[in-house]
Amino acid sequence: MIAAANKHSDHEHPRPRSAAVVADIISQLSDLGYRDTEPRRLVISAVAAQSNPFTAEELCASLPCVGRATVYRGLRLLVETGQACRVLLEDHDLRYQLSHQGHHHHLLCGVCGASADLEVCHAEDMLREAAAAAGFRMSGHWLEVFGQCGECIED
Amino acid sequence: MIAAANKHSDHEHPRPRSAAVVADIISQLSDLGYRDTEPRRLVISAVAAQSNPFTAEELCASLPCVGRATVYRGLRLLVETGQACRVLLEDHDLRYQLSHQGHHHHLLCGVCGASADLEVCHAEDMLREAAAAAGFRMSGHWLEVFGQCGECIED
DNA sequence: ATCCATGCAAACCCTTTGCAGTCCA
DNA sequence: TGGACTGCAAAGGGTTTGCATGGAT
Repeated sequence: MIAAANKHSDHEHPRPRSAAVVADIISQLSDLGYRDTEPRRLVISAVAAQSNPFTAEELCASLPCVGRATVYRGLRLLVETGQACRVLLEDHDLRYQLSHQGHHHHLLCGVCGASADLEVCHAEDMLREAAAAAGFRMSGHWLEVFGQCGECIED
Repeated sequence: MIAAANKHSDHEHPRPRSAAVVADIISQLSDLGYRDTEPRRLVISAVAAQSNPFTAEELCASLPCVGRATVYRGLRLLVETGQACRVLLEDHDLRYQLSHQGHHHHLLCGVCGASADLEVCHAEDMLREAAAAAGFRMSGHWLEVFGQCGECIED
């Protein structure tokens, strides 16, 4: 019923080489007809280099040579093509991170900002049933879980 | 495990008299030390008159005689005191509505905009367990369910 | 040679804030 | 009467857009 989650923070598992991730994304975008440009690559590299959910503004700051609009456009492109996902913090702060799988939810640490994927296998079925009980046909949902990660609990 | 929901749309159940709702809220705010003013009353009345989740802007438009800042301040006060809650639509459109109970979630119709309370009794426990499995201590969560309400499915 | 992508700046939207005047309690 | 509340307008932040230039295919 409940599955563990794999932590994304770089404390434990080094992620796949960033360059490979970037190349893969560029390739997928190319298949969709999007061009391979220098600024785009820089944006994607910067996204891939982040370990925790980040804001568009932070990304802009880390990419002084790329126009703000390009960063936002790149981010939107990644979200639209499913390469990245939006993460909404408790205070409605909107952040982004690479998608590590299809549809999933996030565990967000309010202390260090780390995120982990939350896998609640039957959550969707349960929500669908509850919606049906109210006469609704569920088409989607948004779920974020806030708290403290293991490391921050210890400290 | 799964409970039905009570629809808030005014199509079926007429809500308790708006005036009574307003008086009750004013009274509760008064207990908290907030003053009973004309603009505040107008804002609360307008909120109570809404059947579906509404935006702050819509509320402003329906209250041409009340300053925009006052509307926003009133809305914030209602949320902070638990009288109203925020509802986040799929496109990140932020809306508000009266709270009909303590902590709960919403079923939101993307067609007509109606909302209903979603009651998934064990959802919180399940999320807490899933979080614990990942080493997280859950302190809160955000959940919205999108879809179509019964009436819009028929049409 | 296309026409997509970029950069800049301005525009935009939504919300909050500063401040002087107003009005409950 | 004092402090909370209001209204206006201006500031704020976060994101998008218009447009001319530049670059990938």
